[in-house]
Amino acid sequence: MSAEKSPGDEPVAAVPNQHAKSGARATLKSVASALGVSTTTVSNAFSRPDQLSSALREKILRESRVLGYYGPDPIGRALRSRELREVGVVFHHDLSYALSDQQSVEFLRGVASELDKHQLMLQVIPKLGRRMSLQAAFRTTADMMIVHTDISPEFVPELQSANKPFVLVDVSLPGLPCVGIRDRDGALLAMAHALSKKPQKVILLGFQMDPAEREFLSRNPNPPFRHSVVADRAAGYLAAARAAGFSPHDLIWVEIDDRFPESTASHLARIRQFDLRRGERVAIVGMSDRIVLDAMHSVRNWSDIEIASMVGFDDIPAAAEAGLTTIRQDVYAKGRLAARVLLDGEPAVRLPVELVVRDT
Amino acid sequence: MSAEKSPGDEPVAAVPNQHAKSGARATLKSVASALGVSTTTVSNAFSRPDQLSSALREKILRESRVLGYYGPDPIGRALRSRELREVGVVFHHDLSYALSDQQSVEFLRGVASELDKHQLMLQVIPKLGRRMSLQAAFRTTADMMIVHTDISPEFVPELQSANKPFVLVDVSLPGLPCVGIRDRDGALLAMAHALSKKPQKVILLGFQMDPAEREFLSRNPNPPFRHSVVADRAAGYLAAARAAGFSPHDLIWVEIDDRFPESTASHLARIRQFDLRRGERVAIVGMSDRIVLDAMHSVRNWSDIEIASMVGFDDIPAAAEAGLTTIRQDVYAKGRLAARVLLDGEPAVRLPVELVVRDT
DNA sequence: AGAAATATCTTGAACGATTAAGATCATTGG
DNA sequence: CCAATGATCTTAATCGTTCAAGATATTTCT
Repeated sequence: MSAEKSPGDEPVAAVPNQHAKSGARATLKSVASALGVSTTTVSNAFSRPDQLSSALREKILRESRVLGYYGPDPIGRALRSRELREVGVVFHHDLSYALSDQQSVEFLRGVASELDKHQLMLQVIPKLGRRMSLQAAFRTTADMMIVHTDISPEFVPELQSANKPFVLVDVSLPGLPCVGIRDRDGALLAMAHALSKKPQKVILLGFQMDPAEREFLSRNPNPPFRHSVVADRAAGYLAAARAAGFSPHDLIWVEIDDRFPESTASHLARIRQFDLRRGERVAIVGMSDRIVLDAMHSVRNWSDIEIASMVGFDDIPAAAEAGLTTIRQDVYAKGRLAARVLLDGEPAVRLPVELVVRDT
Repeated sequence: MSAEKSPGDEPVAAVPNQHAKSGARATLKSVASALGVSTTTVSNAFSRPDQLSSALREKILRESRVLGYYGPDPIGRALRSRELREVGVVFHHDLSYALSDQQSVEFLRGVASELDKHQLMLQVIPKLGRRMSLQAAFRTTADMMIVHTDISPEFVPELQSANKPFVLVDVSLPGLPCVGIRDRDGALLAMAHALSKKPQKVILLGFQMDPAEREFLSRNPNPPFRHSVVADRAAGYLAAARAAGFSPHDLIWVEIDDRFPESTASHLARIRQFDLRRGERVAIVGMSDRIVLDAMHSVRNWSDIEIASMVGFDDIPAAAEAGLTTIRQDVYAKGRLAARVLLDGEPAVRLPVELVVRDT
């Protein structure tokens, strides 16, 4: 790259990040006293034009410009009127993840499309610190909140204390508005599809679950909806297996800690060694595409085992590329709905899902 | 989709978006008076633990929880201390665009990666209304601003009146910090590559420019840097043509109004009819990938004209898919840099670009 | 013309916090 | 033992607005 130089080039690069002419900031009060009117009148000139004569209003607006006042400070205004015209989205991860992961960007797109209609701003709130996901997150200026993160019941009072409308995403707590998808339906479809390939065994790759919950599910043929992603998907898988008359004994259930996704490979290796017989037909069903794609990679060289089917969940872009059969959820629609629940008072519901049959 | 029902299902969906127990909100003051201490002490209990005995602090924290107070209100706090720990990004488009366009998401990713290091929140500010891009945009709570939008000099005082650090992106104004890319270098490389294919004519697809600016460029062989994307790219194209001894007469310069991208096709049709002779070798060079991709589509059936080369600018994903030769800029790095200028006081510079030779 | 309504502007109290300066009391150094 | 220091807590001002209620002059109604 040629290192061209020109007089115009250097100065710009060199200028440090400086503030304005650092005299006292212009405020409503300074404008008011400069003109000899009350602050209320100046405030009205900006925010309620019908409250004063247009002659005075013009004069105030003109003088404001001269003094470097460009309208009421949003923070001062918000303190009084409790409105900032922005909606916050609390994420379980950091900002980098929220903007890198295709699913969360898709979700944000959905939210954004609705915010545009109301001319609102978007605030993206990462998980700050280690445990204080919500603790700090709710100390925020947003008028309304979309909570796209795990939240346990003990945080609900805190959520409510902020005294602003909110909606939960993908997790529900009794009595609180929550948008999500029909996880149980999806899991049911996934398992049904896998079983239609007549496997002898099914490896079920799930996420960690409360042991009590698991116990509960195993005893109840048709449990009430839990509305936790993991529990509802688990219930769906079991229901499908039961409906197909598939022996629970041939269902190999693994709980993967999603903090250590690399453990998928070792789990599978163990299963292959102890739970499978050579030449057996097995299906792999998982609670996320990622986990099944990992598995896909692991079993690539299982020459002595026949993979009857593999079914993921969510339909992330990588699933399509890999030809993975999966359950598609419309994350964009989910984002839209979350916003509409807040903005238009639409009821919080769970969106339908769809089986997408591909190569696996 | 089977319409499963269960007792747990309906209530959740039906719950309207309700606020907390709508009693008076707990504040510093209410906690203070409940305990018979001063508000300062309660404030210190939350924000400056070393200012009071740990016994009292514990007591305050405990009582706060009981009363439903979970820490100082961010707006009240911000009014006094002028700090909210969030960075705003002002976009030229609406939120949908900002989160749909791959380049702007890439930019946001870059910004996000830096914000994470400082545990800051991100505020995305769309262009609100028709003309008031900045007018309203700066009435925002963010502590710092990244201005990723066109801004004419008359808005600078307003920008500065907000009294918060800011950095401009892709547009520079004298004396203000601005990050961008070396547009002139890029244009130079682009045109040089096109000319290396020995075209007889070159169609230059540019964006609209100030006529005075254009006049100025045509007279000055090596003009000072303008640091406007359009002007600098224009200068680069011209410089390369001059260096290669390419006749200005054979350079067909079109200015496309980017509000009407469909006009590209009609422009090209006109050029084909009036400016080109059959059998002629022409190159197409454009100020954006989008515009050249549009052109690519238009000239697909120009059987009597030989397209020697086509070169775009920016390297959007679609360019790679179409095999378009282009100038690559690292938008992620640009986002990172913009954030670092604000957060780490790094100097605002223009990033290097790179020629990516593909099929065209 | 007198009363009522309207238009225009002001007063003063919030909103929820932080912060500098002061008060009180116990501790420490010389 | 007295002054100086430190720890702990309080007072009162302040940040920049909005808003309900009041004051004054002007217009409209009957």
